[in-house]
Amino acid sequence: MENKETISVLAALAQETRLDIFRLLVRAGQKGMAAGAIGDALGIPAATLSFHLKELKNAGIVRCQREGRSLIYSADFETMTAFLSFLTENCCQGVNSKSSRTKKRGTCC
Amino acid sequence: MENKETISVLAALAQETRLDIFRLLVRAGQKGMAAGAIGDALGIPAATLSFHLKELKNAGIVRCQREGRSLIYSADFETMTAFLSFLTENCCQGVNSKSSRTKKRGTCC
DNA sequence: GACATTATTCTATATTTATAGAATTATGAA
DNA sequence: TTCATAATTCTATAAATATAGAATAATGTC
Repeated sequence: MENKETISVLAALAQETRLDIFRLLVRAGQKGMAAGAIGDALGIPAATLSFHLKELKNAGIVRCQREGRSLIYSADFETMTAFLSFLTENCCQGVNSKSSRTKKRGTCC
Repeated sequence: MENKETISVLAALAQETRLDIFRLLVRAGQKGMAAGAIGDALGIPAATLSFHLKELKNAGIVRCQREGRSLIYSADFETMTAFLSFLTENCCQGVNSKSSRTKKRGTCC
Protein backbone atom coordinates (compact mmCIF):
# COMPACT_ATOMS: atom_id res chain seq x y z
CA MET A 1 0.00 0.00 0.00
CA GLU A 2 1.25 3.45 -0.91
CA ASN A 3 1.27 6.75 0.93
CA LYS A 4 -1.66 8.17 -1.06
CA GLU A 5 -3.84 5.14 -0.54
CA THR A 6 -2.94 5.05 3.13
CA ILE A 7 -3.95 8.66 3.56
CA SER A 8 -7.34 7.99 2.02
CA VAL A 9 -7.96 5.12 4.46
CA LEU A 10 -6.81 7.27 7.39
CA ALA A 11 -9.08 10.12 6.27
CA ALA A 12 -11.99 7.76 5.78
CA LEU A 13 -11.74 6.53 9.36
CA ALA A 14 -10.87 9.89 10.92
CA GLN A 15 -14.47 10.90 11.32
CA GLU A 16 -16.76 9.88 14.13
CA THR A 17 -19.76 8.86 12.03
CA ARG A 18 -17.65 6.91 9.57
CA LEU A 19 -15.65 5.16 12.26
CA ASP A 20 -18.97 4.15 13.86
CA ILE A 21 -20.25 2.85 10.52
CA PHE A 22 -17.08 0.96 9.87
CA ARG A 23 -16.93 -0.64 13.31
CA LEU A 24 -20.55 -1.67 12.92
CA LEU A 25 -19.69 -3.35 9.62
CA VAL A 26 -16.69 -5.07 11.17
CA ARG A 27 -19.02 -6.51 13.81
CA ALA A 28 -21.50 -7.52 11.11
CA GLY A 29 -18.75 -9.50 9.42
CA GLN A 30 -19.04 -11.30 6.08
CA LYS A 31 -22.77 -10.95 5.71
CA GLY A 32 -22.62 -7.15 5.88
CA MET A 33 -25.59 -4.82 6.37
CA ALA A 34 -28.06 -2.95 4.19
CA ALA A 35 -27.59 0.82 4.06
CA GLY A 36 -30.98 1.31 5.66
CA ALA A 37 -30.13 -0.99 8.56
CA ILE A 38 -26.92 0.94 9.17
CA GLY A 39 -28.84 4.20 9.17
CA ASP A 40 -31.38 2.80 11.61
CA ALA A 41 -28.73 1.40 13.91
CA LEU A 42 -26.83 4.66 14.10
CA GLY A 43 -29.58 7.21 13.53
CA ILE A 44 -28.07 8.85 10.46
CA PRO A 45 -30.20 10.60 7.80
CA ALA A 46 -30.13 8.77 4.46
CA ALA A 47 -28.32 11.48 2.49
CA THR A 48 -25.64 11.87 5.14
CA LEU A 49 -25.19 8.12 5.33
CA SER A 50 -24.79 7.83 1.57
CA PHE A 51 -22.15 10.53 1.65
CA HIS A 52 -20.14 8.67 4.27
CA LEU A 53 -20.58 5.25 2.69
CA LYS A 54 -19.20 6.68 -0.52
CA GLU A 55 -16.13 7.94 1.33
CA LEU A 56 -15.54 4.53 2.86
CA LYS A 57 -16.06 2.86 -0.49
CA ASN A 58 -13.67 5.23 -2.27
CA ALA A 59 -11.05 4.49 0.35
CA GLY A 60 -11.51 0.80 -0.45
CA ILE A 61 -12.40 -0.33 3.05
CA VAL A 62 -16.01 -1.23 2.36
CA ARG A 63 -17.63 -3.08 -0.50
CA CYS A 64 -21.19 -3.14 -1.58
CA GLN A 65 -23.50 -5.45 -3.42
CA ARG A 66 -27.08 -5.07 -4.50
CA GLU A 67 -29.65 -7.46 -3.14
CA GLY A 68 -33.12 -6.67 -4.38
CA ARG A 69 -33.85 -3.08 -3.44
CA SER A 70 -31.16 -3.03 -0.79
CA LEU A 71 -27.49 -2.30 -1.06
CA ILE A 72 -25.53 -4.51 1.29
CA TYR A 73 -22.33 -2.99 2.61
CA SER A 74 -19.51 -4.95 4.20
CA ALA A 75 -16.03 -4.27 5.54
CA ASP A 76 -13.12 -5.12 3.28
CA PHE A 77 -10.73 -6.91 5.58
CA GLU A 78 -8.10 -7.38 2.93
CA THR A 79 -7.62 -3.66 2.51
CA MET A 80 -7.63 -3.17 6.26
CA THR A 81 -4.97 -5.81 6.72
CA ALA A 82 -2.77 -4.18 4.09
CA PHE A 83 -3.37 -0.82 5.71
CA LEU A 84 -2.38 -2.06 9.16
CA SER A 85 0.73 -3.68 7.74
CA PHE A 86 1.74 -0.40 6.18
CA LEU A 87 1.29 1.47 9.45
CA THR A 88 3.15 -1.15 11.42
CA GLU A 89 6.08 -1.09 9.05
CA ASN A 90 6.32 2.62 8.30
CA CYS A 91 5.00 4.32 11.39
CA CYS A 92 5.77 2.00 14.21
CA GLN A 93 9.28 0.65 13.67
CA GLY A 94 7.79 -2.65 12.64
CA VAL A 95 6.58 -3.23 16.18
CA ASN A 96 2.94 -3.93 16.86
CA SER A 97 2.55 -6.05 19.97
CA LYS A 98 3.39 -5.12 23.58
CA SER A 99 5.37 -1.93 24.11
CA SER A 100 9.10 -1.96 23.46
CA ARG A 101 9.78 0.27 26.46
CA THR A 102 11.04 3.42 24.88
CA LYS A 103 13.02 5.87 26.94
CA LYS A 104 10.35 8.42 27.92
CA ARG A 105 11.12 11.88 26.54
CA GLY A 106 9.32 14.94 27.80
CA THR A 107 6.25 16.69 26.44
CA CYS A 108 7.52 19.87 27.91
CA CYS A 109 7.12 22.31 24.99
CA MET B 1 -7.41 3.83 23.61
CA GLU B 2 -10.88 5.24 23.05
CA ASN B 3 -12.78 6.19 19.93
CA LYS B 4 -12.16 9.94 20.36
CA GLU B 5 -8.45 9.54 20.88
CA THR B 6 -8.26 7.15 17.95
CA ILE B 7 -9.95 9.65 15.69
CA SER B 8 -7.47 12.33 16.62
CA VAL B 9 -4.55 10.04 15.73
CA LEU B 10 -6.22 9.07 12.45
CA ALA B 11 -6.85 12.71 11.61
CA ALA B 12 -3.30 13.66 12.53
CA LEU B 13 -1.88 11.13 10.08
CA ALA B 14 -4.49 11.65 7.35
CA GLN B 15 -2.61 14.52 5.78
CA GLU B 16 0.27 14.23 3.37
CA THR B 17 2.61 16.73 5.03
CA ARG B 18 1.98 15.33 8.49
CA LEU B 19 2.39 11.72 7.40
CA ASP B 20 5.70 12.73 5.82
CA ILE B 21 6.79 14.44 9.02
CA PHE B 22 5.77 11.51 11.13
CA ARG B 23 7.48 8.92 8.95
CA LEU B 24 10.63 11.04 9.02
CA LEU B 25 10.50 11.06 12.82
CA VAL B 26 9.94 7.31 12.90
CA ARG B 27 13.08 6.89 10.82
CA ALA B 28 14.95 9.30 13.09
CA GLY B 29 14.05 7.08 16.05
CA GLN B 30 14.80 7.87 19.70
CA LYS B 31 17.08 10.81 19.05
CA GLY B 32 14.38 12.71 17.16
CA MET B 33 14.94 15.82 15.05
CA ALA B 34 14.91 19.58 15.54
CA ALA B 35 11.95 21.39 14.00
CA GLY B 36 14.28 23.27 11.68
CA ALA B 37 15.87 20.05 10.44
CA ILE B 38 12.44 18.63 9.68
CA GLY B 39 11.51 21.75 7.75
CA ASP B 40 14.78 21.61 5.80
CA ALA B 41 14.38 17.92 5.03
CA LEU B 42 10.84 18.32 3.74
CA GLY B 43 10.86 21.91 2.46
CA ILE B 44 8.05 23.20 4.65
CA PRO B 45 7.76 26.88 5.68
CA ALA B 46 8.29 27.37 9.42
CA ALA B 47 4.77 28.54 10.24
CA THR B 48 3.19 25.68 8.33
CA LEU B 49 5.50 23.20 10.00
CA SER B 50 4.63 24.50 13.46
CA PHE B 51 0.97 24.14 12.68
CA HIS B 52 1.39 20.50 11.70
CA LEU B 53 3.73 19.66 14.57
CA LYS B 54 1.13 20.99 16.96
CA GLU B 55 -1.50 18.71 15.41
CA LEU B 56 0.78 15.69 15.80
CA LYS B 57 1.59 16.70 19.35
CA ASN B 58 -2.07 17.19 20.27
CA ALA B 59 -2.83 13.74 18.93
CA GLY B 60 -0.12 12.40 21.22
CA ILE B 61 2.00 10.75 18.57
CA VAL B 62 4.98 13.08 18.83
CA ARG B 63 6.79 14.52 21.81
CA CYS B 64 9.09 17.44 22.03
CA GLN B 65 11.90 18.61 24.19
CA ARG B 66 13.90 21.79 24.20
CA GLU B 67 17.63 21.61 23.61
CA GLY B 68 19.21 25.02 23.58
CA ARG B 69 17.42 27.07 20.97
CA SER B 70 16.09 23.99 19.21
CA LEU B 71 12.98 22.00 19.87
CA ILE B 72 13.63 18.33 19.30
CA TYR B 73 10.63 16.34 18.11
CA SER B 74 10.37 12.59 18.26
CA ALA B 75 7.77 9.93 17.50
CA ASP B 76 5.87 8.52 20.45
CA PHE B 77 5.92 4.80 19.81
CA GLU B 78 3.87 3.95 22.87
CA THR B 79 0.87 5.87 21.58
CA MET B 80 1.32 4.41 18.12
CA THR B 81 1.40 0.90 19.51
CA ALA B 82 -1.79 1.49 21.48
CA PHE B 83 -3.36 2.99 18.38
CA LEU B 84 -2.46 0.02 16.21
CA SER B 85 -3.80 -2.36 18.83
CA PHE B 86 -7.10 -0.52 18.86
CA LEU B 87 -7.38 -0.70 15.08
CA THR B 88 -6.46 -4.35 14.99
CA GLU B 89 -9.04 -5.24 17.61
CA ASN B 90 -11.89 -3.01 16.57
CA CYS B 91 -11.51 -2.59 12.85
CA CYS B 92 -9.86 -5.72 11.68
CA GLN B 93 -11.49 -8.65 13.48
CA GLY B 94 -8.39 -8.94 15.62
CA VAL B 95 -6.43 -10.12 12.60
CA ASN B 96 -3.27 -8.32 11.59
CA SER B 97 -0.89 -10.70 9.82
CA LYS B 98 -1.41 -12.45 6.52
CA SER B 99 -4.90 -12.32 5.02
CA SER B 100 -7.60 -14.63 6.36
CA ARG B 101 -8.97 -15.28 2.91
CA THR B 102 -12.33 -13.59 2.99
CA LYS B 103 -14.97 -14.55 0.49
CA LYS B 104 -14.66 -11.79 -2.13
CA ARG B 105 -17.84 -9.72 -2.43
CA GLY B 106 -18.45 -7.38 -5.34
CA THR B 107 -17.81 -3.66 -5.60
CA CYS B 108 -20.58 -3.44 -8.09
CA CYS B 109 -22.61 -0.47 -6.78
C1' DG C 1 -48.44 0.97 -15.62
C1' DA C 2 -49.01 2.82 -10.87
C1' DC C 3 -47.11 2.60 -6.44
C1' DA C 4 -44.10 1.78 -2.47
C1' DT C 5 -39.51 0.96 -1.03
C1' DT C 6 -34.50 1.62 -0.81
C1' DA C 7 -31.02 4.30 -1.69
C1' DT C 8 -28.42 7.75 -4.31
C1' DT C 9 -27.24 12.35 -6.27
C1' DC C 10 -28.05 17.39 -6.26
C1' DT C 11 -27.85 21.50 -3.88
C1' DA C 12 -26.96 24.97 -0.52
C1' DT C 13 -24.92 26.04 3.86
C1' DA C 14 -22.05 25.60 7.76
C1' DT C 15 -17.84 24.09 9.69
C1' DT C 16 -13.24 22.70 9.82
C1' DT C 17 -8.61 22.54 8.10
C1' DA C 18 -4.44 24.14 5.61
C1' DT C 19 -1.24 27.72 4.01
C1' DA C 20 2.09 31.03 4.88
C1' DG C 21 3.62 36.02 5.70
C1' DA C 22 4.30 39.10 9.60
C1' DA C 23 4.87 39.71 14.39
C1' DT C 24 6.40 37.74 18.66
C1' DT C 25 8.82 34.80 22.11
C1' DA C 26 12.78 32.18 23.97
C1' DT C 27 17.54 31.11 24.14
C1' DG C 28 22.42 31.76 23.76
C1' DA C 29 26.57 34.48 22.37
C1' DA C 30 29.45 38.71 21.81
C1' DT D 1 22.20 44.89 26.32
C1' DT D 2 22.48 43.99 21.74
C1' DC D 3 22.27 40.77 18.21
C1' DA D 4 21.42 36.35 15.81
C1' DT D 5 19.08 32.08 15.79
C1' DA D 6 15.17 28.83 16.32
C1' DA D 7 10.70 28.35 16.65
C1' DT D 8 6.02 29.71 17.81
C1' DT D 9 1.62 32.35 17.61
C1' DC D 10 -1.25 35.74 15.09
C1' DT D 11 -3.74 36.76 11.20
C1' DA D 12 -6.07 36.50 6.88
C1' DT D 13 -7.33 33.71 3.10
C1' DA D 14 -8.12 29.65 0.51
C1' DA D 15 -9.66 25.00 0.18
C1' DA D 16 -11.82 20.85 1.66
C1' DT D 17 -15.36 18.39 4.31
C1' DA D 18 -19.87 17.53 6.65
C1' DT D 19 -24.88 18.05 7.02
C1' DA D 20 -29.30 17.21 5.43
C1' DG D 21 -33.62 18.53 2.69
C1' DA D 22 -35.39 17.96 -1.94
C1' DA D 23 -35.19 15.70 -6.23
C1' DT D 24 -34.06 11.58 -8.74
C1' DA D 25 -33.01 6.65 -9.84
C1' DA D 26 -33.49 1.57 -9.41
C1' DT D 27 -36.09 -2.38 -8.01
C1' DG D 28 -39.98 -5.21 -6.82
C1' DT D 29 -45.15 -5.78 -6.17
C1' DC D 30 -50.09 -5.39 -7.31
